[in-house]
Amino acid sequence: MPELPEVETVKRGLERLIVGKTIKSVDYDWAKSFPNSNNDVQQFLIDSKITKVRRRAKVLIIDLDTNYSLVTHLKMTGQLVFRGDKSFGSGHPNDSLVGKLPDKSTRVTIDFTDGSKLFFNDQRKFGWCRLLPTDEIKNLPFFQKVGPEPLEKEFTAQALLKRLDRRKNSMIKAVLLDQSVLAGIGNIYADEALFMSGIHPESRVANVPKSKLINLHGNIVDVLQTSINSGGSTDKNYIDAEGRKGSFLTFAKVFRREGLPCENCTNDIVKIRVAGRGTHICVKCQVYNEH
DNA sequence: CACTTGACCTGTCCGC
DNA sequence: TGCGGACAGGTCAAGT
Repeated sequence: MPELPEVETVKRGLERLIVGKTIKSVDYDWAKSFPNSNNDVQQFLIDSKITKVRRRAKVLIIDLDTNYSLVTHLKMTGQLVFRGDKSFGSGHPNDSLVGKLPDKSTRVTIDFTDGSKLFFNDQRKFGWCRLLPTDEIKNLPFFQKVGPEPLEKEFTAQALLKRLDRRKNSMIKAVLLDQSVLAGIGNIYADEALFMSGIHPESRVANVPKSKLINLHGNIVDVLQTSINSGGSTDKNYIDAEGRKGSFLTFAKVFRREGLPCENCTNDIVKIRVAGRGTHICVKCQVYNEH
């Protein structure tokens, strides 16, 4: 579920909602979701104060004043939902996908000293949340290899071309999904950016004209920014820190639009399978580049 | 090494 | 209605 725009939306919400709060207790029911020792939890989490919320790629980092951090990945179905003491237990915002919390999918509950709570829910249990020394985060294998942030200014068209060059024999969609090439793109925004650029997802990188790759760079930045502006994409599970859905999919041109007419040419959007993932394309507008 | 495929889980939807 | 199978937005490990 959550790709860069969704995690960024959650991050901005939590930044407003939990920075400065003190953790009173934590409750977790599934070892894989929160694989820390009780000793570490007691020593570095309980009674700690939240100093900062950050995002890198699709990973959300909550820094504590103990020089430890809660590092979380929402994977496919994870949610981080905040409830103030007034809303807790008494329902939810009008457009929320979740009701009373904790619910069946709640894996971790954090109680703050002011009575508010943060819930980590994850239906499919792929996600995780772990307590780590803040300065060790950068040593995690994922952070060692992860590529540039597409919304930072060092992500130029030249930078993208250079990173794509290492993977010139792969299908372009597989490369966009590879977090070591570029951080934060997932299935939704790969499909959208390739459609916007007129590139067939099965094209090998080496066969796509340079001019199209330069367009692709701009379209990646545009689609991610547009999605952040609409609070991300809610397909099935995604909600932000206050339980709200995102509205980007109302602007999507191909994702989940199979059988509907392409807005450019009126041909039906079709769904195929690329790199093991459901992939949405317009076969007329997206050229399969082969020299 | 570059690249692709299967595994991790639960829930839902679709066809018989 | 019931049941089996395919599929779902991400990442690793293990395979070719």
